[in-house]
Amino acid sequence: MDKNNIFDLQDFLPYLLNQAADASSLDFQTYYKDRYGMLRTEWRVLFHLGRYGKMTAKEICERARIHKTKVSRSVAALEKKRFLTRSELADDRRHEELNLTRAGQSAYADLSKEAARFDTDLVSHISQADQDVLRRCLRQIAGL
Amino acid sequence: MDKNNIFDLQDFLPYLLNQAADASSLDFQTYYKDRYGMLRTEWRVLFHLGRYGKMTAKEICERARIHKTKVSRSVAALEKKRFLTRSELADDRRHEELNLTRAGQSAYADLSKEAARFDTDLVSHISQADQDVLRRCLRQIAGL
DNA sequence: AAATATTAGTTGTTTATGTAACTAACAACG
DNA sequence: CGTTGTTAGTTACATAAACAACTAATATTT
Repeated sequence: MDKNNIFDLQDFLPYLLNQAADASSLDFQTYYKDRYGMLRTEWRVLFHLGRYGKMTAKEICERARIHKTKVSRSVAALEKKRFLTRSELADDRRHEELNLTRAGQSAYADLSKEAARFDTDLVSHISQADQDVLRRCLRQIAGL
Repeated sequence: MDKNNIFDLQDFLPYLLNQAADASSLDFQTYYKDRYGMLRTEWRVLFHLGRYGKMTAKEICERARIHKTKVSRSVAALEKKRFLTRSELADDRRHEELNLTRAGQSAYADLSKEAARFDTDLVSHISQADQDVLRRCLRQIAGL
């Protein structure tokens, strides 16, 4: 917002954030889509299971802040790709524990390696100090 | 990415950016949706016309980096709401100049005021220095 | 000028998302 | 117990987005 009180779109944080999010996601999105036929939510679910170990759909919803219908569909898709298996818990048959298969683990390993590479590229023109500020601000705004 | 080379999702910039973008857009989205029945692209198109004056759909596509089909449908929706009018240019009848109506200008004025308010709230817990770094980094990543 | 290529914008079709309604399993309360 | 409430997850329907194919106008080529 400049001195004359004219608000500029490029100063509007949600706009900037969305543009940056879109731009930063593009290449990686292409990677997991072309290579594994995965959608964004599927990649996130896979990531959570690979990184944090077996868990239920509910836990993924909470940790990743994804709506349960999206998780449900992603789990179904990942199961169809044979990247994970489900097993009902004996003590409460409403829950089902999700586990990555060998293939799922291998996809996770590949994708997280790629993700790290993309991440490095993204910030390669930004000083370490600025990166720290950036991530801190983003976490604050995201409420993480 | 920690010392053991285990990549964490919360360090992945595209993830952080998307989470922050979603979180930051939510309230404002509700505002223009409830108040004017507008979608995100419609708000952006309206904003461009209000802020930068009359232009063609093509110019909006380029400035806002929105695909022409989305712009086309948004323009149609805004026209239906009587927020803008179109007029073919005499020298090239493929172009049509888009102009906000009185009602469109008034919606723009209200929305940009609200946007400024939301923006202020968003960064209220972030120091001015950090805000500067944040916006600069975001522009860099967005390629703006 | 006729044929071809570009450009601005629209429409149609497929795919993904959001919301609400649903099922099945369990919990709590009378 | 049995009614009511809650929870995990799925399904159905409505809405929005992505992509390709299209129309109409102009530019370019021969």
